[in-house]
Amino acid sequence: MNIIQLIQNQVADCLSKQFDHTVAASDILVNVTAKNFEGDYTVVLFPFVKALRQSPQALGDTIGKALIDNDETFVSYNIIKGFLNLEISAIAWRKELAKLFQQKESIGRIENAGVKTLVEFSSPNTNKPLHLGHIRNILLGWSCSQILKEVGHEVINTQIVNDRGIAVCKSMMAWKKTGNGLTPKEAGKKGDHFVGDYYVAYDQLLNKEYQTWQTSTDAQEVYQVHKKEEQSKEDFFKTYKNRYFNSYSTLGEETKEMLLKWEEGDQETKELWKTMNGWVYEGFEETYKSLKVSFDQLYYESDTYLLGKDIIEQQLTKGKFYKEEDGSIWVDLTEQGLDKKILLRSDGTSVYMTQDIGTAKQRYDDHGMNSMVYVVGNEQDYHFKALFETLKLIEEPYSDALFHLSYGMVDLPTGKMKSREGTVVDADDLVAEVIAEARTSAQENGNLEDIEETEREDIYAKIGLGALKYFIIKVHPKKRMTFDPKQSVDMQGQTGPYIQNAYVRIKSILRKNEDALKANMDSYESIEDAEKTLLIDLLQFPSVLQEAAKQYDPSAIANYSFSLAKDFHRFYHEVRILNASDEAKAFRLQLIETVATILERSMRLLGIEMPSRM
RNA sequence: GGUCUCGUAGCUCAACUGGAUAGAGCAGCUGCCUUCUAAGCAGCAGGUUUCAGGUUCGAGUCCUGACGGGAUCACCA
Repeated sequence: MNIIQLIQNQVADCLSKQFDHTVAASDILVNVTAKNFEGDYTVVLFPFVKALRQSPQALGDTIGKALIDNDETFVSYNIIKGFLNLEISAIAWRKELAKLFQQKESIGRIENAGVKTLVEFSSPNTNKPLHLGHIRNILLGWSCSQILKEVGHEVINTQIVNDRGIAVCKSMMAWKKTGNGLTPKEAGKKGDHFVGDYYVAYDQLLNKEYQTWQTSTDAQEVYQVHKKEEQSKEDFFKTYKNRYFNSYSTLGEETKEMLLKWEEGDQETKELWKTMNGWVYEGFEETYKSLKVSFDQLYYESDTYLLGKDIIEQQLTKGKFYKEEDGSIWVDLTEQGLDKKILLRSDGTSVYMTQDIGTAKQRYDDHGMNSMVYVVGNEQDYHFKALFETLKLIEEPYSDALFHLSYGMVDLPTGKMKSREGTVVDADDLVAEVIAEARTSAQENGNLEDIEETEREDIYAKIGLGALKYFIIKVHPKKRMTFDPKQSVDMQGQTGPYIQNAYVRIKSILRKNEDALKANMDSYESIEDAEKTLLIDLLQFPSVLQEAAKQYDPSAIANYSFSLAKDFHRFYHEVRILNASDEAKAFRLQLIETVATILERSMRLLGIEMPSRM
């Protein structure tokens, strides 16, 4: 039982005994006392004032006295407006610290919640390298997965790899036409970038062809027929490109043929596809490695895009879905406040929805999970609403525990990232950049000169990645965020390195004092505010973790770690440790070691590693 | 236009299920390194929480309506 629960119980008990008023302990609001007020914890009295027809003062007095009489945890109280502020005794603080110190690694952790959760994230297309948007996705997914593990879920990290379709064929086509059999190795390029280059090359080929076509009589005719009034040629052809690709382009024609061939299982096409996707996967793997994330099982669209049809046919006969005259199959979600959604085209081929239903089922057959989290951008909010309702409708066993971790787009200070305008921030470049920045910074500080090269590089990476990851993960997922490259490599203030630095400072002290941890602190009476603040922070960790897990919100952990680090830095300046009295020293060493552990654990939940020095 | 979502300091972000005088960081200005790592600390300045109503002991938070940004409304994914 933690202090807050203790207070809740005592207050409930008192209300029941003194006023014959029954309240669930958990309904009693207990806060950390606001700054500028005397006390450590605060009971909010307003909710009971009316019901008991007592003045806040009288009510507070009754409760305050009862608490002090009953329990040595409380030493004094004061009442301001409807707030009962309680002061906690030194004995109680020491007990709390002893407990915290003893638990350290397991504070707030749940061993086995008996829940198996599958977390899907990253899920890239295989025609270009990962970019900043993927980084936000990956960090959210990874962190979410770590948090769920921490509260006792068995977690499986997965993706749905979008490895087929017209976009993938575009890269293949361009390579076929212009690649001359070149491989990434020969080109000295990372495989995903190599393939991405051909995706870009394809667009250039298409543009050239399009330009030429625009001068043809065909094109003139199209312009005359389809232009909107007063629309200039230039303007018209800008918007017509997609239709050109579908109806006139020979390159487009060829590419679509390739897609058909792929679907028919044409040997040569499949070979090329396998080879090029292989290059991409090698590249992705490297990026994931540099970001320190990993997956347990991948699902490939090429394997799953045909799944789901059977389920849909089956549910059709059960009457859950319905068939239009043209043969297409739909689900009616109007009762759920949504729309009608198509599940199978009239020609019997599948759509996105078909595949997702099939993949979900496949995953259930593979893993028997009871819940799933999809980390996907908020442009797909509607799709996931529809998917979840559909899965509920057909009574899939996991369907009441589905969550779309929907996150906002990442903007640059200059506006949206646009691949056409080349403003997309590449993931690998970004990682390299933040590490370089950390290196420069560290060299200026000159703290690591006595360490050997490989370890030093390891530390630079931890710091650089710490800065980048923290910058992104601190923002609440659902909020659209601005990514300023300058701010992302900042190492001062509310940043990853600031938190790492708190940890490093603690480690540095502990290295000099390991044996003193066992000393006795029982006679330590004069607990300082800075110490209390840290204890209060530490005691909050379990509820922060719970909340983060419940809301699928890593930013809650990020903000908590910062405030813990901040309170530590202040403590560090205000309080001496090495040359304190024996009992104070013992108390403080246990305190900071616990702080270090919680900092390390919190950051680990965000996918950020702690350096031992910096 | 319908639906969803966001709007907090010059900038980037906080604020637990509604709780006290809305907090941090960056940028700007002032101080603090013979003392446990200055990637740090302390201080100054910066706000009508987009606006208007409502609910109540109490609203940045909930409701209604404006205004502004974004997303989405395909037999695309």
